[in-house]
Amino acid sequence: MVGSPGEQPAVARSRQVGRPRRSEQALLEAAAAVFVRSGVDAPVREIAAKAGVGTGTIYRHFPTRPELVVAVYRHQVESCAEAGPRLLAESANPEAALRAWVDLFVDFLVTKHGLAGALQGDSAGSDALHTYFVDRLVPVCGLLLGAALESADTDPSVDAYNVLKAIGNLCIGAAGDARYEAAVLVQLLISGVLAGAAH
Amino acid sequence: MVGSPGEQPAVARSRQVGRPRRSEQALLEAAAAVFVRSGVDAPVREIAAKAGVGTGTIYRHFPTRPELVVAVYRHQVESCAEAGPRLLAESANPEAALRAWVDLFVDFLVTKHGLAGALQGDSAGSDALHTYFVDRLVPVCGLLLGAALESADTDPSVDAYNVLKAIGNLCIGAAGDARYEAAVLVQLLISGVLAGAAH
DNA sequence: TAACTTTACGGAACGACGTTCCGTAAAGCA
DNA sequence: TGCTTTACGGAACGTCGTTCCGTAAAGTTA
Repeated sequence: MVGSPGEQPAVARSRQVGRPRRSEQALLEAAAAVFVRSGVDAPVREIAAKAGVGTGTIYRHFPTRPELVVAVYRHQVESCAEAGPRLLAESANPEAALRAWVDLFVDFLVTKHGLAGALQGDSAGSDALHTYFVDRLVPVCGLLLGAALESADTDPSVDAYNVLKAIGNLCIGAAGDARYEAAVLVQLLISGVLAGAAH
Repeated sequence: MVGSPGEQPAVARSRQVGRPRRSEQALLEAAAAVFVRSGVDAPVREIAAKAGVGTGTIYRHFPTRPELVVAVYRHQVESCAEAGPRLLAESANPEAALRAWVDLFVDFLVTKHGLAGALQGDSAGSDALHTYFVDRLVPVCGLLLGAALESADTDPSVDAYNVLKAIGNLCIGAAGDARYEAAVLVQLLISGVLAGAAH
């Protein structure tokens, strides 16, 4: 290498030697399976065991636990985000679109045990999960919310970030508490938001 | 004692020998101070250190961490509970009473960093914190909610348990996120509940 | 006062967690 | 056939809640 003409930049040369990387896809599938069985808070060791892999391998692909969670649910978050504009176009009115989208989001959060709780992000500001959800979904929520508010001729009392975080919070602990009806409460919150009356 | 006439039941004889118990009050004050500085999630070791005590002593008085938290905030929960009927009597109308009480509760939860989050109770059904809050505050919430609904001539769409838990959830992560306005969101939820329209 | 008993004490120890680290062996290159 | 590079598994680390245990202080009895 020393004697060769240095055409190719050193940075482009990577992953040429050594074992092939275990496909991230296999890890993600194992993680998804464990999340279904044991919830999103399942230990990393359990995921590693399910994938037939050491914990180090998990961390080499996903440097931190939240990043693994993000990766597992990225597709579903994406499709939830994409559903927003579509619902707005297809629905009878903006409010119906907003309510349908919110139902979609709630169902997603409640189905994945513990996901809503994991959204908070620890004290540090660098929680990948929280950041990703906010970045991807706040604009969608804002689109639908803005349309619904305009259609209702109501001044906004809170912004899309607040609404999204509120929905996430309302879904915490919904699975595993049969008396708690997250979906209804979220719709009631939307009613309040569209009424524009914080009092 | 063996030769004495056995008037007093054996069960009444306790705490006669040995060191005096460290006053629980001192432990509670140390815990409260640490909770203010480091949040409700502060490690038990930190509380023990602040109280100048071993961790064992903490656990002898409060068998589990949530029970310590309950003990620390019992007074404030109590006064929040007592405020309910008083507000109902003093306010111009039931809705105003409900909204004032809810503000009280929200302020309480948001002020104590992490308390709202701790309310969830882990997967096991035996979380002292959750149980205590529910037992003490659901009836109060029910009283105010019932009066407000009746006054608004609205059919209830959710029960007091749902409303209380929803409020608790909405307050999660409120401290430490300046953009998130828990109090406003809670009032909007109340608006939706009193409107009786889950859609 | 001098044993003896009872009890709360402090802090080491345990198990579970997220995360980091390192010796090893497989895969490509010469 | 060796050498280099790399991902690998899993031991090790630091932190948490909780449990355990040897010790010493306080009360009781002689």
